[in-house]
Amino acid sequence: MRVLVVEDERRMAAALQRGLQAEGFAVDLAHDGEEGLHAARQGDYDVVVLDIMLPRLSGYNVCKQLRAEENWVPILMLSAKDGEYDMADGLDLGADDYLTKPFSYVVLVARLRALLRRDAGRRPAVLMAGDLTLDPARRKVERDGRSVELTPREFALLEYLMRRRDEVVSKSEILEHVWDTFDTDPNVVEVYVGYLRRKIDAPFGRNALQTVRGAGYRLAGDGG
Amino acid sequence: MRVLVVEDERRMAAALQRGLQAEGFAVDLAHDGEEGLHAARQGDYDVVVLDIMLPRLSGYNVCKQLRAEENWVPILMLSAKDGEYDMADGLDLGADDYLTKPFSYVVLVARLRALLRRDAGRRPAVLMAGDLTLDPARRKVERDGRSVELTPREFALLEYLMRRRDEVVSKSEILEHVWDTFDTDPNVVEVYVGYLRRKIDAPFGRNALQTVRGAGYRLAGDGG
DNA sequence: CAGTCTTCTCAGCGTCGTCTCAGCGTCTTC
DNA sequence: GAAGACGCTGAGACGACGCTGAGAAGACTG
Repeated sequence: MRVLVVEDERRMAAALQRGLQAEGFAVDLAHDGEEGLHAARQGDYDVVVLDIMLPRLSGYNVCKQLRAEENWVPILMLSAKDGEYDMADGLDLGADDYLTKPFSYVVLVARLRALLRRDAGRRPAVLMAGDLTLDPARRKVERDGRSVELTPREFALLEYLMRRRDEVVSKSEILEHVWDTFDTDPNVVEVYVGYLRRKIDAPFGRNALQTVRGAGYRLAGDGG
Repeated sequence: MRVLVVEDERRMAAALQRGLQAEGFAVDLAHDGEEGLHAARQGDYDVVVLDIMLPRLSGYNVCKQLRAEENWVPILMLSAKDGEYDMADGLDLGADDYLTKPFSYVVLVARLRALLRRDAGRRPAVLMAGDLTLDPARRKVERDGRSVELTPREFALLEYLMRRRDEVVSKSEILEHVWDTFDTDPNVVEVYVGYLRRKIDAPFGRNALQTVRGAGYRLAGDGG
């Protein structure tokens, strides 16, 4: 297992390197943001440990940049600050986990192993179907690079359909997962499918949200 | 997105429910370990939030039990204690993430979304008979790589025949399984077999759907 | 407290799917 | 070879299904 540690404090970096090597990891070091970004792009690491406070380029920006480049290597962020918004920001930027200093090796190693177990990374943060993308963390939907505004219910419906893309999903399944009821008039689903189509299909001349008469709806994986 | 929250402290549970519902999740509550285990087995939740300290059956054991039953629903564990060993133990038992109280909604929601990001990755097998394929989940039928459009009844009939391919299936069996009745005029089966043949056999010059006079029908495993 | 946004219900309408029926061909039996 | 059983098919009636616009009720905002 190859780990990249991006950390500017020499003593901290060296300690991490020693500790992780003792656990059987192969460890590379980078000492500022740009170096870290470069290394992460090159080497295929199984996981990256990324400090937030870095010279030249902050950990935030390294993470953001990597994700923008469709690089889904698992990232564990480290922060000196204990503010919760740091964490939330970090996770929203596409980090997979977050740890505040001071932390113990036991915890760090447990988290690293958990990240590695999760399926060796490469699980895109965003859901995609052709040129249609949905980012659950940021609550953003884009088509053709253009942002699309959705209400909460519309978003939840689209998210559910995209998670099961290419599958035919019945109205009762949709009611159960998106509305949390099962004895509601299924017409509400039809209405919301209509709303979605007017926002994500019609303006683009596409047909991603397909009706399968008598069975339900299917979100075409190729975007229709 | 359906969430099961297993938490015994009433006020905490109610607060979580309100908070998560505000984020658009559908929330069910369980108030002790056994109830939680039961609920997790029944309902198909997208993620489970599991307190460790629970009456009757600890969160540890609920998690352990579920994993032993090959139930891989994503689990986020909550603990009042801040001990590092709790976390390592929890992750080793098969939990997917871990949070210590007190925590903020922002963090909890971010973690939940991170968990949901991973693919649920389930895929029931496609049924095959020669070059004829039927995918129950996607509700797609293909022959020779060309897609074939079927109505719900036609689809159900073909699916039933393909599940029993090479067997001779009587009309009364078909009525019972596809129409869910047994005192209907069997002619309707003949009519629908005719419809199917026009869609999956005739255009391809094949003969997969064979009549066994006096006995029923057989779907040839080699596609006819 | 007015204005906006969101959710949901309802009724109308066009379309599609289902099923019945009657006629006809074919196979089996005597 | 005649008669009846069996299976296939086209036509058409009927109902179910899905879509939509209008609008009411509630939540949120300034």
